Amino acid sequence: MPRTEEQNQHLREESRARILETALTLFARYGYEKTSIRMIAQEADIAQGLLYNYFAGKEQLLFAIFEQSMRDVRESFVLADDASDPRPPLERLIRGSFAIVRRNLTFWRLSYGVRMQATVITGLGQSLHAWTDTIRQTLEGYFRQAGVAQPEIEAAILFAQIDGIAQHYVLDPEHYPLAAVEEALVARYRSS
Amino acid sequence: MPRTEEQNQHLREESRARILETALTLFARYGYEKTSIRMIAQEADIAQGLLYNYFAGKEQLLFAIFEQSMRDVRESFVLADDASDPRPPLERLIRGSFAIVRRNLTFWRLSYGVRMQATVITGLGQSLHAWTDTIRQTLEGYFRQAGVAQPEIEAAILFAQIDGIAQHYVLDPEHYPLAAVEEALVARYRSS
Amino acid sequence: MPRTEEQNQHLREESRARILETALTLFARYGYEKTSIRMIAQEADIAQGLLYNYFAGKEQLLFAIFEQSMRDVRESFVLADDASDPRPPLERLIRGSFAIVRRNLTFWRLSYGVRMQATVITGLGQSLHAWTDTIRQTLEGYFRQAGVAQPEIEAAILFAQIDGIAQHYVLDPEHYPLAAVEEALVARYRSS
Amino acid sequence: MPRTEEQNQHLREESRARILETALTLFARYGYEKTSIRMIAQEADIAQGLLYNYFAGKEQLLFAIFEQSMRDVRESFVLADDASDPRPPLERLIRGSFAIVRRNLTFWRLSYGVRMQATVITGLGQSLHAWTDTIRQTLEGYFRQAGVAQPEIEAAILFAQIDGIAQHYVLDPEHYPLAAVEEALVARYRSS
DNA sequence: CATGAATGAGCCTTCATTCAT
DNA sequence: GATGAATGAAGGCTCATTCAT
Repeated sequence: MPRTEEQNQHLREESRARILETALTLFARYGYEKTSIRMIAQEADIAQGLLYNYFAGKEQLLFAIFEQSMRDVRESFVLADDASDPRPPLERLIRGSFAIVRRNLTFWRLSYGVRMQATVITGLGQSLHAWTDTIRQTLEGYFRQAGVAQPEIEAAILFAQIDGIAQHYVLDPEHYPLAAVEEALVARYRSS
Repeated sequence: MPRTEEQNQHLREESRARILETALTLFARYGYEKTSIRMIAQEADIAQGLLYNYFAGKEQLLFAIFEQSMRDVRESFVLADDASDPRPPLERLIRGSFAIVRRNLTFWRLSYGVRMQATVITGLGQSLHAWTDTIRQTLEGYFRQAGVAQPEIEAAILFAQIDGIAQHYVLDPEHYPLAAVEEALVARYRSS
Repeated sequence: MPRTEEQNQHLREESRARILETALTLFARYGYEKTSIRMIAQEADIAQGLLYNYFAGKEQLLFAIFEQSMRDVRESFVLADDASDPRPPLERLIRGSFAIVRRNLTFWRLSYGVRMQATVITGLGQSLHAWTDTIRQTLEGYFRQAGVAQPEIEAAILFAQIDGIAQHYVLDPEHYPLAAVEEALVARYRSS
Repeated sequence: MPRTEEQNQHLREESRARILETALTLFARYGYEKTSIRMIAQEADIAQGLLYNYFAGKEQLLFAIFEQSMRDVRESFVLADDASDPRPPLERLIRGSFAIVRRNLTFWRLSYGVRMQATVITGLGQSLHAWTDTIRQTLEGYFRQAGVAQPEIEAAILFAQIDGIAQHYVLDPEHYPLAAVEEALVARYRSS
């Protein structure tokens, strides 16, 4: 007897999710180019051909990973942000950012590894730009509200600061003193 | 009669330089993996085989680019540093960093594009680590002299700050307000 | 629906066998080094890449040919030997050897063409040595039983004799008087 | 002042001889295909291009080696043969053959390594055939004089015997009991 | 005569993708 | 939806050969 529509849907979701997760792991570990479809299929325990039922190609798979992770991050931000947290918003944002990086280390490693590649810039430029712009604008809003002289520049600086720290952390998570850096950064922005 | 030693040396230097330059450009534009030896040879207007008279392989070519560029950067730093500049050392260092990035935009794009790749980490990890460590320690020295509480953490923060800004700038040099950001950053560290 | 396991196995065996056979023919005709993967694929009417689904590389392909042919030869020997043949064992062995060479002319041409190549000596040295040693020891056993003075030397001589004849025959099968040579050799060893 | 014609001639001979010798050594050690022109030039301490002043190409170099070695062997034979040696001619021939193999181990290794290659058969077939035929006919002459029934077949057998032994010896000169085999073979043919 | 930089065809191999079932 | 055998373009690299000097 054939599966119900619902069951099929469920199977699809499951397979898709497994492929995405496996690909993320391998992309992050070996790099996008060095990871072959065969490796992904093997690790995900599916046939190579099946992958193409879910994604149009290797590149689309990468984009799908980004889209999903970007959605996750956005959700994390929302959750972290509108909590009735008594701490000042900038502090919440800084701490939230690092929490996200800590939690999604794998994705961030992949992200920093490919975000300068032409492929990614061509294929994801739009969404990526929109994404970072949102963040920058959020920051700018804070600074504007706080009456800072050059809110745009201040936002650029803080954004770069967070990004730079995140990247150094991702490069060597074992030794990077993220906690201390986070405290120092928060302290600096609290005083201002 | 064979060419003189001098003529040969000239030919060799010319070819080597042309290959290095072309490769840097293409690696930076398309990424290391997406750039094929064929592309480089075509763009440099030489035969594919010639490349292997100068570099043992694609990877060695990449490393040679790094070595040369790192040497350039070091020289720039030295030149920028021991000038009898009346400005405070931290300011000189910050301004010097951005000047170098501005001048070697292409190399930095390549560098940020590959520094998370296994190839690079394996093959250049040592020199790269030594390089960044020198910078970090220089910064730490400044802060220590200035009597800052946590010089190590402060150094990490400033380093990440510069690195983050440089990277955002490299991602979109046309629109990034590097000048203003630089001023703001300098101002912040001058006051401290 | 995917192919059944049986269908797949059939496909695989067919392809593998076709590659092996084609490669043997071409290796024997043009030599191992002069035969390219392209040639094999073309002659076997398959895509180049397929070959690598069955053999790890060109060298492994050569080894696989040897393994299969050596197995064939061993089987031939066993079949030829334990027959209730009234003829003396040495005669049976001599005749059997030439029968095998006649039957597997192509393989022997390949074998004589590559057995001095480093690749083969490195990769097959063990099995090859074991193989020839078995033959030599079999011969030695015969001579020892027959009470010959220097069984070891006699075995070496007969082995070289058979090998030399086979090789001359393989070099020019059309004209070499193998039948007459075989009779003369048998006659000589019968009398002794 | 320009070199005299004679000096030039001398230099040419010297260079040519060095190339031939180096090539023989390397061809024998690594095989014809695996030995590159570059290796030969390097080992002979000359420029790659120079080789083409003496030989039309790699194949012609191989052929030249064969021709020279074949000439050497012929001379050795003549020297060995017309000595006023009291031993019977067949014995002298057998001993002479092995002496030549022992003395020119390198050439024989090369020879046995390439004599089945299409290239060699095509390019040297004529001379090679003529060469071996001479040997065979010499042998046949001995047997005919001795009143043997089938001199042609006997010659083929002895030729194959010597060739087979030589080849086994060349394959493993350290361990092969050539001396004992030689004695046994001589003894066998002396009695007859 | 001699040099060695330069050429470019060809090699083995990998891998994203297709397709018959 | 799922399988995996098959495809073929493209990759990095080698090497015999040419040629300007």
